[in-house]
Amino acid sequence: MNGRSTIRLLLADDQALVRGALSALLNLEPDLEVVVEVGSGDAVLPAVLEHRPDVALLDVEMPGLDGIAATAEVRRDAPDTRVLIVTTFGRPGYLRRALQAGASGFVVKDTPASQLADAVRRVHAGLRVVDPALATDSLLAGESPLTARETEVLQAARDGSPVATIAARLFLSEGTVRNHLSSAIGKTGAANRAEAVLTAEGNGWL
Amino acid sequence: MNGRSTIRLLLADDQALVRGALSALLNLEPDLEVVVEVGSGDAVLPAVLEHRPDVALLDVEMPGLDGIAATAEVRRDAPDTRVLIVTTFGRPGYLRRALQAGASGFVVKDTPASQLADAVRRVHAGLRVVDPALATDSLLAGESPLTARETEVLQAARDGSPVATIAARLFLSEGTVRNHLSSAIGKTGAANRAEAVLTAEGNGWL
DNA sequence: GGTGGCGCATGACATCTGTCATGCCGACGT
DNA sequence: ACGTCGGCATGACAGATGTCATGCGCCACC
Repeated sequence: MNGRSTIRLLLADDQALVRGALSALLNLEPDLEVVVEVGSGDAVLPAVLEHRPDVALLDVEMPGLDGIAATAEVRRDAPDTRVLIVTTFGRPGYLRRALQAGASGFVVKDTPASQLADAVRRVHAGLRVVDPALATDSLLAGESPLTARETEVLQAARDGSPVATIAARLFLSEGTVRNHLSSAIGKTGAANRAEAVLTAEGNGWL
Repeated sequence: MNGRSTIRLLLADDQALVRGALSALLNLEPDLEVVVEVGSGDAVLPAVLEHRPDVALLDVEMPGLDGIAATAEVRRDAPDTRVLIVTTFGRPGYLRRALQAGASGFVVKDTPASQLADAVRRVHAGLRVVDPALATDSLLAGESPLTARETEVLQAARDGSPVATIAARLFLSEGTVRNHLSSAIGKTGAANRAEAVLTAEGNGWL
């Protein structure tokens, strides 16, 4: 690619301290070089286009675009840059959505630090890197059983808003909102609106 | 203290990747040295007693003991070790409780990486390090207005359990649980049980 | 061209939630 | 000793929530 055998990296994470620390960690490796750091999802694509890194390390939880959406953008406009997702939460749905968006790898933040550099090298070599434990979880949890509307309604219910507020926000009748919620509660196996939100979040369905 | 002018550090964070990365970052500084890393709150005190670091960097969110409780332990049994809290969430209540527990500093994870080493040095020199923006928030939000029971009941309501479940878990009558919840809802200015949980969490009252 | 899934809506019903008044008890402060 | 506050409880009430049956229109699939 560029400097013969050094792998050029983009690093995206909203927490400056973590970003700087990861940068320090990766720069210790002689064959790796962080060429650009960004702190929001919106900044990823422009930075990729400008610096053309070999591998982009993206956090999922970011302001603006999340890491998954940023992945899709990068794959579309800069297919030479491979994407490695690094995230706090090992939610099954995240993995599936990340891979569908075109990510080459998926690493959770409690894997040992020593393995990160290897993951980067493997991704750069064209291999897939996926946490094995997470992969089985992902298969077990499967795709979201929720329809688009149900997902939307559940999202609007996350902050504890009453039905009336949700209905107004989505321009639906209150009865319809209750129907969607009831259906979502049934599908998640919850007893409750709040529980349904929690299990859906835990599975990465929101 | 030990190696003349090098500051010896303990690093506690449950995410191995972040822990390793912070370690790399801090070890870049010639006057800092990470002598021990742990991944849970319970492991902090034994590690401190064994290695006697000058400064302990603790995350708040950890399995077992959280960073605040670990701080109190360290202050009690190893008063020579100063504590710097490093956390993801800038919740006002966290700051107050951390300082009450005897922490010398409090840094959120989206401060620039370059300032962390300085924070460590200042703490080691006996100074206090506090995010100024967070300090004002903390004053505004003040202490938790919730009574012990109300707090307990709200905690039990976090997962969306219905009143009956909460009552059974705390050995209370359903009516009493509803009273405590109603009171907590009033004090938090929420319209709702779920909202009350969210604002209480946001303020670090749980 | 029928069938099924989804979105939307309404109405009715049972249950859960939040509020309020009231009362009892123990702890604490004056 | 008295008042206040917190914890606990009960009962009653209004309003929010969850469930169900039913109906309509749309679209995709066979």
